[in-house]
Amino acid sequence: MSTAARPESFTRTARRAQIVGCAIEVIAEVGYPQASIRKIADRVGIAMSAVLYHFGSKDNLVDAIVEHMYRSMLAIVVPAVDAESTAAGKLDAYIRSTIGYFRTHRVALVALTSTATSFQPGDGRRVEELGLSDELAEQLARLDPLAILQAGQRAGEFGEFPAESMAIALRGAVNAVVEKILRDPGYDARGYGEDLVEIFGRAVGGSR
Amino acid sequence: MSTAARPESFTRTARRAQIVGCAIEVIAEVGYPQASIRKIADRVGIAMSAVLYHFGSKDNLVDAIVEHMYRSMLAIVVPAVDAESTAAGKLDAYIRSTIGYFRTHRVALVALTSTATSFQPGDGRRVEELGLSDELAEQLARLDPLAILQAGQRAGEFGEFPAESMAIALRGAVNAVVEKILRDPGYDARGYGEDLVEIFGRAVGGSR
Amino acid sequence: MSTAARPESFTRTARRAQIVGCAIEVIAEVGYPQASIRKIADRVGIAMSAVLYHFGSKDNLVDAIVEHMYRSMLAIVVPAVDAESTAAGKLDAYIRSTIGYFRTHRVALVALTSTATSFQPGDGRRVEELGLSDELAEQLARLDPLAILQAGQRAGEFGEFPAESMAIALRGAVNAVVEKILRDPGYDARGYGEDLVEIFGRAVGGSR
Amino acid sequence: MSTAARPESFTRTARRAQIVGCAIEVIAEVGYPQASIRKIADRVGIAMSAVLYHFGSKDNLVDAIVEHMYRSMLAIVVPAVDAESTAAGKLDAYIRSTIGYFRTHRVALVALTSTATSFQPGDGRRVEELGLSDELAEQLARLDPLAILQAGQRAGEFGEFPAESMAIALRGAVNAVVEKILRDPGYDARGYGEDLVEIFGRAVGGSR
DNA sequence: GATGAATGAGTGTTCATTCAT
DNA sequence: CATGAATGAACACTCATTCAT
Repeated sequence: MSTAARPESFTRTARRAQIVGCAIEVIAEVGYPQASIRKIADRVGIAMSAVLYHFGSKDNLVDAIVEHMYRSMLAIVVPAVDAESTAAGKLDAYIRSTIGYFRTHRVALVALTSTATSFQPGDGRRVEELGLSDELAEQLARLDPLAILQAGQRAGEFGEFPAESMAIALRGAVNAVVEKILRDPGYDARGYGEDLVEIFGRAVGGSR
Repeated sequence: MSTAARPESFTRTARRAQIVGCAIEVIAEVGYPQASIRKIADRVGIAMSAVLYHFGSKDNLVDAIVEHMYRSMLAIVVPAVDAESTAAGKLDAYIRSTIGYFRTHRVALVALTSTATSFQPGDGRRVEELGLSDELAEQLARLDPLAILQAGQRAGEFGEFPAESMAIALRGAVNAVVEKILRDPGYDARGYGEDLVEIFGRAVGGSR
Repeated sequence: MSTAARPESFTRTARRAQIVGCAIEVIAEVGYPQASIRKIADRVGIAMSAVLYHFGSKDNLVDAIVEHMYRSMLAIVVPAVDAESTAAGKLDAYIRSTIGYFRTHRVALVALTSTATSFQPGDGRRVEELGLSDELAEQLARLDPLAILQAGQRAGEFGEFPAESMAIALRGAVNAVVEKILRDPGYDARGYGEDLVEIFGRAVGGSR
Repeated sequence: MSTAARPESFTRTARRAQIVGCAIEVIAEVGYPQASIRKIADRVGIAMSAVLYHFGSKDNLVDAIVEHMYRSMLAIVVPAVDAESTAAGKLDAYIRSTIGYFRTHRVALVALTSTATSFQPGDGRRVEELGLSDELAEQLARLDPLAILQAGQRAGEFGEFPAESMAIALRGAVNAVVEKILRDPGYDARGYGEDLVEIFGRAVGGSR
């Protein structure tokens, strides 16, 4: 009677996932401000009030969406970085896996971008704090390349450079591909990734 | 006859500029989706319908806003780049003046960011094409560092590297400071600019 | 057969009483219009649909609430009046016991007031007719002081006065304390009751 | 061009008055909770959004309604009371004019009753404080018979009695006629008023 | 005996736009 | 040159009710 996973939970979870998925699609297509609950419900094929039944409010739905997108990104990048043992390996893995995620998740990307810059929550919270449980926030910190750069410098693997600025530049350079991908779906993002590996591999100097 | 060539009286021009200025402020404060014509008109101190009298529609107002912001950026970056004669000088000038513009135009920056990602025009046009006369588009092309990089390579000033990828990475690294500035108004953007000059100066290799 | 005469199991009756009690609390706290079935169910700790399972509709629930409150009032006032043998005694008992009920049932009072003036049943019935079985209506008639006044006049206990108007005035004066109690929980309602006994004792004139 | 009464003001004021009037009718008919802005607008014959254009929110509309009703009551009762010079005269005038107002303003009465007990404003304000400018609140204080009773006692016109309780009882007795009127439109409220004049005339004792 | 899922009607409110003046 | 009035469409959200389980 009280097994860990109650059967009711499945229906609930599936519907929520379905709604989140459709919401991401709709946001990607028409932009967050135009992505009304009604349009999202229409895409799922249920009544608008059913969406609110499951999430209570649009803010909560956005929470779920943001969490979903962060988790899907984490699921790709973190294992890739962890699989490497050297700082240089981790750096390359960070660049390749992040851009890989961007390549394979165009829709989610558009949605996240639009949501992040348009969303204004009812309470005073920032977008970055939405739907971020402590556990999730902790994992997200691992996506910051600054840690990798500093570890590489401490280990003597990398040369000398302003680590913080380098991290910001790196993130900017990596994220810049999003805009390119969105504008030109045929863009060779993988090639850009390899170029970045080369460029930043040299910039951090180091072993060789 | 009277529509095509309007006398462009002084009052008219002044009012339009005043409205655009207030609109930028309002968008920066509450975000584009919440920036209604009424709020903008309230800030100017005129009736809501007066705004539409001057611009015809909200889309046209957005056109004017985007154009205004691009022009103000051009007015700073283009002369700075043109003042230099070498490719290396132009590259440094591009980085420093762009980041300089970001530092001194926080409000416009917030507004542009919010507008760009939230705005969905009535017709099918993209945001990037809004309010861009041919003459303006031509000038904007000069903001792309790709031209500088290629010129430097042709002149033998720079070494060998994938110019297109380098340009994208550079733009991404430069633009990354916006996010930083917006989140932390006290951030040392100028220092970051100098770091970028160093990092990318090395990356393009060359003269040294 | 099974609808008309339900077994009225203990569980059933207890649950209904529990729901009515919670509904009264919720109505008193947030007002009838804001007292949704969901909020009532939340307070009981059961599902919203369980409330409807027990009462069929919100109108029926209101029926039960009104009946409950009338019965609790009858249980106090009727015995007190019946315990007196003279008209003067009954009059005093009516005043004192009614105000006594008001003093000790503030929450029920707020709820009844809010419900009575806000509720608009689906069918055309008036609020006063809700949940009033014939048997209950008959008993409620005994709460009208008019009968006491007329009996007193017939018995020569009271002097001459327009009995109907005096009854209305008396009910109004007694009920007026509700407003006072609700606004100022510390109000000395008992003292007001004694003053009323004095005032109306004189007004009906009579024996002395 | 700048005469005291601008012509625009007239249209505005007339529309607002029209809306308030219709709102009172609708509230009286279906009760405050069911009196939606849409129903009110339908009765006026304008779009729902036009109501909000004039009042901004439902709360503001309620403000205007309550103020309107209080003012119409003041306009009748205050002059009547002021016209008398003795406390006894003022007391009689208070009773007669208040009941007179009730007789001639049945609809407004139902509306006020329903609104007062159902309305829960967005902010924390009480119903009694809605739409009450200081000036209005000051005038409303003059509707409390307590002042008349106390003045009469000080002047030696009235005998001895608990003035506060007598005032509450008097208000209750006067207000009780509302319920009677609403239930039975043919009820002789004027006769009830005369009875009250007699009953309370004796109760305050005094001169004769 | 009770529940979770879902619904459709209805709520107050915001908005860009039109139009007579 | 500018305004106030008005509108209709859209929005997020609440609610009592239904129904299969």
